Amino acid sequence: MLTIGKLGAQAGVKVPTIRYYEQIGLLPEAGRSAGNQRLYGRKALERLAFIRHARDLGFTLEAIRDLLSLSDNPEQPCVAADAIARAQLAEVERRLARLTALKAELERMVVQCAGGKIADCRVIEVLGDHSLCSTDHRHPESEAGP
Amino acid sequence: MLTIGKLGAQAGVKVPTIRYYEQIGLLPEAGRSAGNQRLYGRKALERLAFIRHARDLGFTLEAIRDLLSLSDNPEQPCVAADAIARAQLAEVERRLARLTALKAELERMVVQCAGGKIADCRVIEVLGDHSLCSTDHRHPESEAGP
DNA sequence: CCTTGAAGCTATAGTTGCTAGAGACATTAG
DNA sequence: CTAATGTCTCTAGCAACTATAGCTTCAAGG
Ligand SMILES: [Zn+2]
Ligand SMILES: [Zn+2]
Ligand SMILES: [Zn+2]
Ligand SMILES: [Zn+2]
Repeated sequence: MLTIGKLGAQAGVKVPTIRYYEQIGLLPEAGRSAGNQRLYGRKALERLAFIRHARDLGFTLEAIRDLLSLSDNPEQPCVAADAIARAQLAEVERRLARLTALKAELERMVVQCAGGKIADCRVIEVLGDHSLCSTDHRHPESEAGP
Repeated sequence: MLTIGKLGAQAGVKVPTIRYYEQIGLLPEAGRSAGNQRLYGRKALERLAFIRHARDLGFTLEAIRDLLSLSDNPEQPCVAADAIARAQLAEVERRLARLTALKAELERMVVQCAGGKIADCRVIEVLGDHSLCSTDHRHPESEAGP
C-alpha cells in the first residue's frame, strides 16, 4: 500500500493533482488508514499512470474520463476509443499547422527588424498590421492544451 | 466614433473581450456617451487590432502589455521588443517539437490498432504503458497557448 | 409620439487543469 | 520524546476569456 506521496512519486504526479483527480471523479475515492490518510494499491497506480500518460499525449480530462470508462469494459468493441484517439490526432495536426504558420511569421518579424528605434521596428510594425504577414495564421478555432 | 459593438466587429474581437481588456488595463478607459455607453476612436481601433494580432500570434497578454508600452515610446531602441518576439518564437518552436512527437505517437497508436475488443485495443494498451512509445514525448515543461 | 427589439451597462460566476496557501492532525527518524 | 516531514481539508488563484442575469439606452417602424 502506498501513501499519496509515494503514489505521486511513482506516477510522476504531484500530490494535490491526485487529490484533484479524486475530487472530479477521475480516480475513485481512496481507502483510508486509521489516521484518515489515503492509501493506494497497484490498481490505483495503474489508473493514475494511464491518466498521466494520456495527459502527456494531450488528451483532455474529459477524453480521459471516457477512455477510462471504456477500458473498464474490456469486452466492448474499441471503436469509441479509437475515435477519441483519432480526434486527438486531428486536433494535434490542427495545432501543428497553426504553430507552423506562427513560426514563419515570427521568424520573418525578427529577421526583418534592423534593430533601430521603436518607431522603425519591424516587430511592432507587423504586430500592428496583419496585411504585412505572409500567411493567414489567424486563430481559426480551438486553442490551448499541450 | 464607434460603439463597442462596431469596434468589436471591425477588430474581430467579441464585445465582452473588449470590456475585459479595459478592465485589466490593456485598453484605456473609453470615453462615454451621454447615456453612459463606451465610445471609441481610430486610436482605440488600432490598439485593439494590435492586441488581437499579437494574440493571434500567440503572445500572452503580459507580453502584449509590454509591447504596447514599448510602442508608446517610439524614440526608444527596439531591442526589448525584439527580445519579446524572439522569446515567443522560441516558445513556439518548443511547442512545435512537442506536438511533432505527440503526432508521431498518436499516429502509431491508431495505425497499430486492429479494431477488436477493448481488451486488445492498442490505443488503450499504449496509453497504459509509456514504454510502448517510440519517443520520449513527455511534457518537459510549459504548455498551453495557441 | 410611442413602442419594440437590438445593443449596451454592471456584476458575478463558470471554464480547464491544475497550483499555492493556511492551519490542523499523523507518522516516522533519531 | 521531540522534531521534521507528510497528510488532511478548505479556500483562493492562474490565463484568457465566456456566459448569465437583470437592468438601461438607442434606433427604427408604425
Ligand atoms: Zn525591432
Ligand atoms: Zn498576421
Ligand atoms: Zn482500438
Ligand atoms: Zn508515451
